[in-house]
Amino acid sequence: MVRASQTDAAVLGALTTGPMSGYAVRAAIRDVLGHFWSESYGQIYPTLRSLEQSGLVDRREPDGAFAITASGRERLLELLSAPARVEPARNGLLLRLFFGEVLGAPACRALLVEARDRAREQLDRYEAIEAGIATEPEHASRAPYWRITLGAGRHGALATIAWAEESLRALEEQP
Amino acid sequence: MVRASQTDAAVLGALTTGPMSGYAVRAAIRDVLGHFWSESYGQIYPTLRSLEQSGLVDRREPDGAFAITASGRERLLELLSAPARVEPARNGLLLRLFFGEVLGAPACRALLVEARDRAREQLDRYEAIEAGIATEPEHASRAPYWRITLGAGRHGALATIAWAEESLRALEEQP
DNA sequence: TCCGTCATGTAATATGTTACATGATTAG
DNA sequence: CTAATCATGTAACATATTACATGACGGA
Repeated sequence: MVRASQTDAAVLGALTTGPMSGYAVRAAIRDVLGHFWSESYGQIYPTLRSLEQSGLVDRREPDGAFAITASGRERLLELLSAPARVEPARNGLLLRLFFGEVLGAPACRALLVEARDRAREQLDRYEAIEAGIATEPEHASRAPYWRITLGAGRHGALATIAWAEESLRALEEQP
Repeated sequence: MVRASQTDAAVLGALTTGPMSGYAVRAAIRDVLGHFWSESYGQIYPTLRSLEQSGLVDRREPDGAFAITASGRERLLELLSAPARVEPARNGLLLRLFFGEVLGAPACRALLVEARDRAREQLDRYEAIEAGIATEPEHASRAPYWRITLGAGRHGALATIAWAEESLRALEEQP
């Protein structure tokens, strides 16, 4: 395997919904995969070019839109089957809280409140999206998987809210 | 602000527990901050040198151990007070599950089982560490903050377990 | 003596973002 | 007409990992 790029997988995956421009690929990744994935232009255009050179993607004639080829679909399956790259753990919020004695209790409380409120907003968003999926019967076979990723967001947000509230209570009992 | 590096913060933070070698800084970050932070040698040694040149760290005479200076402590507070850098979202597991129709239901089930089992193991580890904190009275003033970061791990692991089980049940109902 | 760990470091490589340039097309 | 959006792209920069080199030191 030359390069097991998850960026390749995200771009090829986006193209399984139909041919589109690089600009639209970026918009799809931002709007559809946004809560668990991101790519910048600086990645997407070079990736599309390299996919085209490998014959995994070609450009539709009239409008120049990128379309996934049959071998592109094979490659996507191969990439999705490969083990996920382990991202190095890097949680700036927890880093700050771990050194909370240095940072001070009031600043830590503010961080927790902010994290809780952001999680509440996300929760609302996930529930709105979930309601929207039911109204799109044309994607019935994909909907269960979309619900699974939304479920991850929902459970994660709920966990963040519960954790932040528990931690705020614990800090109350300190001076 | 020249550079609001979270790596600087992690290294300076590690040194607040006492002077140590670069090797030991790396071990401390791996063993103590491991569940939410990581740094490699390739980052730590250059960082220590640049911190030394800025007078935020100096080398203790007999053994050459790195020690945080008074201005290093100021700088740490400044770094911890800065907003956390938003890491680009990149969850390889969710990327695979989102395109679960391409990947196939059996492979998705396997991913979910693996995620659930890993979360269970982590949960055990967090609980063991939490039990250990109580037995170290010399760090009483830091213990509440350590418990907060452990709580994040515990809630996150519980959320992952609940999500994976819910998702596995949902996939059962599909063909 | 030999192995494992401690210790310091660097070069090559990978990855990715940001900011900018450029121009077409479309909506108001 | 003009502003916004669509569209393609790149150069500079930032960040980080991996793999390797080097050597000391202590214990079996």
